[in-house]
Amino acid sequence: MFQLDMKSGKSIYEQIIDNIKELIMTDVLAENTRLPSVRTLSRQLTINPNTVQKAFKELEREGYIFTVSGRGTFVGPKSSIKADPAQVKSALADVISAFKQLLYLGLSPEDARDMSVSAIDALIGSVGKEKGL
Amino acid sequence: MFQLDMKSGKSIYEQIIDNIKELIMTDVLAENTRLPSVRTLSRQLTINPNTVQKAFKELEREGYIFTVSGRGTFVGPKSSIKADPAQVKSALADVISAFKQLLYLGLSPEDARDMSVSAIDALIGSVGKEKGL
Amino acid sequence: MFQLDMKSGKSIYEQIIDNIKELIMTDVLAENTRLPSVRTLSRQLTINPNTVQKAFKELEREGYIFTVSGRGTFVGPKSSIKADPAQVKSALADVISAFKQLLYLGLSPEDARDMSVSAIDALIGSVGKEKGL
Amino acid sequence: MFQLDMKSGKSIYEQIIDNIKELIMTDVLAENTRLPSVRTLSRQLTINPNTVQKAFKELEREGYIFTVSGRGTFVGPKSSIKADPAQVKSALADVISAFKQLLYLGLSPEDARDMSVSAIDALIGSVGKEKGL
DNA sequence: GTGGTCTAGACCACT
DNA sequence: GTGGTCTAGACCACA
Repeated sequence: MFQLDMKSGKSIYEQIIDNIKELIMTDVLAENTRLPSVRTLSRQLTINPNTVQKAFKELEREGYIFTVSGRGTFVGPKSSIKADPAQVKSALADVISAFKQLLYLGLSPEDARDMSVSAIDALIGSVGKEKGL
Repeated sequence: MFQLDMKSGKSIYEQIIDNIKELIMTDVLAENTRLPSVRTLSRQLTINPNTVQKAFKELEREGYIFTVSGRGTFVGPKSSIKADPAQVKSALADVISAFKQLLYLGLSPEDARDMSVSAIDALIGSVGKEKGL
Repeated sequence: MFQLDMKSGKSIYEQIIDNIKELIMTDVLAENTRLPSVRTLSRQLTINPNTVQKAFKELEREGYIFTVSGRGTFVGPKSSIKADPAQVKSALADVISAFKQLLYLGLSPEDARDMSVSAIDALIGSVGKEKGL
Repeated sequence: MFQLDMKSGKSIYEQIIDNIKELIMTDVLAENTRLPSVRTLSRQLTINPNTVQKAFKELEREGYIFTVSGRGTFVGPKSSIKADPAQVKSALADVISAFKQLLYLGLSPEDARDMSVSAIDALIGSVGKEKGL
């Protein structure tokens, strides 16, 4: 399904959430698709089941997936995703905060801007392609 | 000198680092300016001296400031800032990672892009103005 | 694992750094070996965990080890060691500075040179033997 | 007389001691030469007189200089320098310790040895020349 | 006064 | 259990 990067600094828990969000938002995992069980996924990633469980709980809370007791966990409708304005604000603040780091490293504002916009556009382009498949 | 935001998620020492980097990069703190002492700053921010110490050490490692034992801590020449290519790469990855969060919240790629670029341009504009004064 | 020398003049955390570097460079600690936890090592050496933490952080910054939060600290690949030319220059300056101290004590330059080279060769010989085993 | 390097990491106090020892051992300051007064030297170096005083006390304790009350401070006979075997041992240990740092940075033992011996020989050569003048 | 190091003990997120 | 951060208070060398 995906791979973890143990040395990335990000916690495993966040990596699972981000990876699954990405798979859902790019329609690789379509609505109502059944996700691997907590046990199966934890075995695949050779991590503790508790860690997977915690990530699934968070995804459910945010409306990305839903659970049917005894049947499994499924991808929810995109409409149910809770796009809290506060979360949008916070994510945008993170973009700016990361951008500032580029400036602090001594890059000119123009270089930093070009670099960032190019990277964003490359990302959007590739997502577009994936969706087209 | 600046204020801390206790609920920002960022750790205190990271906030100190970012704030001082910003003051240096915008020339509010000029080369050879003496920074407040570890004790003074910790009193102003009502935090523990060790926390300030940690931030100062990291800033010194990255070349923003230098220390003269028994005399104080001073703003270094901008040329000594260590702009490790790995750090640039990492900061750019953080921009992209934060941008992806916007997409995960359900925003269209176009909206997310516009929102981010606008915020970046607003930031660059304001920094430009500050330097111009 | 190793012993500390409380009267050596070197600070405790520097001794930890040097000892672990030595164990890694002589392959006593192989890549991916798990180091003792911060708490375990601090108990063994009867020092404060913060002091071990500080040493580990510095070793991580220099690329000798890497950390997986919640799992432990591990020996990194030797290729990731950051051999900053500035550090080489600084270490060489330290050799010369220590050598000058020998001259200041009244030794003839020839005696000081012989003494130093002999000690270096003895060191290289013993390291070679260890690696050969 | 000499210059201080505020950013060198070495304390001012040690720099004064090492500089004066060097001037004495290379016969730039001959026996019975009068040293600048504490006040004069502290003004020249723009540092606190206490710092110079402390350095002079240490030099006197090690037998490099002697004080005549009301007249000033003078270079002593080289024969009075206290070349404590313990100090020789300690200085040699510092040479080895600094040499090890070269190894820890990933240099081959041979490269590190060559580099160090060359630097030592260069130093001896230049000292020899100075003495010849 | 300054920064540098260390201890003792706490709380947190994550595995 | 693990590492990461923080507080409170101490002692040191140096200026």
